[in-house]
Amino acid sequence: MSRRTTITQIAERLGLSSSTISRVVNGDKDVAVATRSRVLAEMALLGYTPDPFAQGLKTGKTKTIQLVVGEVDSDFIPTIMLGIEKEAYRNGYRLLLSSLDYERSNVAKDHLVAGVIYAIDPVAAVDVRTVIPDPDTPVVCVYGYDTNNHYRSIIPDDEDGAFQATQHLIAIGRRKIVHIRGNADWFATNKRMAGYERAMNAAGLGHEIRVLGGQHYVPDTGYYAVKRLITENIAFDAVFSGSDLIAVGVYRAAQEFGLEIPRDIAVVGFDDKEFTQIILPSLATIRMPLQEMGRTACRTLLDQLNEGSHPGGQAEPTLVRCELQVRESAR
Amino acid sequence: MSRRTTITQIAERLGLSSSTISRVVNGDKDVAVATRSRVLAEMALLGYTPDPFAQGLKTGKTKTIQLVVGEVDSDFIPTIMLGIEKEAYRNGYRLLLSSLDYERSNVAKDHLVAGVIYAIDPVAAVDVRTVIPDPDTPVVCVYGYDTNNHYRSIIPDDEDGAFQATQHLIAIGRRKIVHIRGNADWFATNKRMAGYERAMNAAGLGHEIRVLGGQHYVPDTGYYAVKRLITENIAFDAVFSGSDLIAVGVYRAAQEFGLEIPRDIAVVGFDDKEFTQIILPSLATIRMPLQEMGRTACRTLLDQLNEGSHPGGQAEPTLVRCELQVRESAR
DNA sequence: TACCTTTTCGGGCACGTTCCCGGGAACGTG
DNA sequence: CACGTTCCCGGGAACGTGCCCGAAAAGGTA
Repeated sequence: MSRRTTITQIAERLGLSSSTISRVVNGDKDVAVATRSRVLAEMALLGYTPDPFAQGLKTGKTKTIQLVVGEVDSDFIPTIMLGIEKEAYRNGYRLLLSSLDYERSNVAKDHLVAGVIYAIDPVAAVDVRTVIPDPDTPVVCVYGYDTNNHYRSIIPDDEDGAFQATQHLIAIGRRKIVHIRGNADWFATNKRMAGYERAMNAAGLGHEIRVLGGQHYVPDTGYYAVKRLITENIAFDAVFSGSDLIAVGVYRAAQEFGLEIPRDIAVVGFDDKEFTQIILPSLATIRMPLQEMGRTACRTLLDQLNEGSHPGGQAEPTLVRCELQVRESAR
Repeated sequence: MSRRTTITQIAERLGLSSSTISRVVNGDKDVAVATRSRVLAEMALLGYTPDPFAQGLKTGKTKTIQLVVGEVDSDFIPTIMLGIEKEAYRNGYRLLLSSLDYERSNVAKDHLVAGVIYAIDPVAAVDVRTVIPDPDTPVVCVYGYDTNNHYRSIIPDDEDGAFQATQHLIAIGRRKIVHIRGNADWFATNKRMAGYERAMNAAGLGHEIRVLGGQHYVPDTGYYAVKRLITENIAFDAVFSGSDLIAVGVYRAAQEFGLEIPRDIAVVGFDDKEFTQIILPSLATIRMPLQEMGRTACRTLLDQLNEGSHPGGQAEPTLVRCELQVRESAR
């Protein structure tokens, strides 16, 4: 248990006082250039780094930000975390990881943190204020959002993504485009439908708007929607799926009824999951900029920390642009 | 910035000294039962939790364990993390997240931690000792392992998994089973091949052993291996793929050359990635118990912390059993 | 009662850092 | 030369906790 090098050790070796060392550590200007360089050299020599415990105890501040996730291995969370992590460490902040469950049970509340980032699935919409211990610690949500907009949140622009998807289908010559949506109690479902309708209307295809589904985001939802279209003899030449998983159901129904993708029906999904490039034909989809979302979430928090300004009051969620991935299923 | 309740506040309110409060916090026996309960009640009333900074500063110990990952969003890491996280918080430990890159650049080395868990991909085999700052902080590796077994590590039993896969193919009546392996510079590749050969020999099929591939763990490896078998007119009725991704290539080749899965060739993969249940036919595969691996890794570290005994010297990696997932491609 | 042992508790220092305050040297200005 | 101002630097207290040491109280025995 070799003791770490301390500020006083450096002071003694250089015949200075600990105050001076502290000043150069904190970048105070009240120190002569000559001594500063001497201290810096000695610090580098002994490999000194300030003890975060002593610092935290004295200042009441800390360079640790708490990252609360719903479930670490949930679909898109890890990539978001990657973005957060890069930005945090680039600015000298550490990351304390905890899950929502344990957070609710007060286990980790004892640790002093500079701020909190909530990276949670939008499904489990949560009133963040009930979980945060101190009402004025800066909080930023990403992917999921605070139900009453009390904190800043970074979420994907689902509406625009859906607009892009539909617009692309129109651009490749499709007209009878149906939308198969997921369950409506998830707010993104309605955003995506709105984007679809806006694109259809903008192209003068308002009369072709047709929305099916409304069940869970699983293949079956897509399968039964397509099956119904066929049995009811409704003509269609493209599907915009609320998710990649729903699109898988579309694939299965298409195969069963002898429809060829993309010749008979073009398909665009949403999420850009890994399997979209593995299934045949590869699935065109909408990619959420997950890593960038994490990055800006962390950036937003850091800004709040530096300014010390709590935004206060209501704050509209920041939307980040999604991007269409053109693949075989829609070209 | 409302100050947290401190040990001295409780002392004053109860007319005791801070030492007494400290004793009941740490569970010392040198305190009367009556006063102990009074203190505990007051602690619960004020919602007191000891300041980890003061504790860490004084004792040099901490209830934080550092979790170093290669890349957070790497294939199986998040699920492993989930297991680690559950076990850690269940025992009152916090998790400090950092990535290998930043660890190498010394950014996070300043924080005092009780121990370190390396959750890294086996691909990037790393000499952990070069990264650990203090030579006697307890370290446990999971999934990836320490190149010279200086630290304990928890890894999947690739050899047994491959044995199970091959054995299953034999059990459903296949005889001419080929193995398509990934790149050999990854040690698991050889383990899996060994398991395959052991199963073949055990069934008296040693003369049927045939190993192809040897390139990267991508679909193309599987595709070209099957293509070669067919063009060279070599008969086979089953494939054990080194990974699910390789199996995807087998699927593509099978489709191209009019082979039906599983009628003409049965296929078993390795990894149990999400898409195995999405592609048609669903892919039989070997599942690694990721969450449990994380759990036992954390458990192992905690044991070392409690015993205070550094295992020292060499330590064979702990193998955890993988499990066959029977699906349409092999039944 | 006198004396010893055990139980229970308080005083005070230390951990490494930050920060306020004050003192002295150096530098200018009249 | 005397003065004020700026520039550097040291002294010392404090943050909240753990722990050693000693003292007082309680209990027990002759």
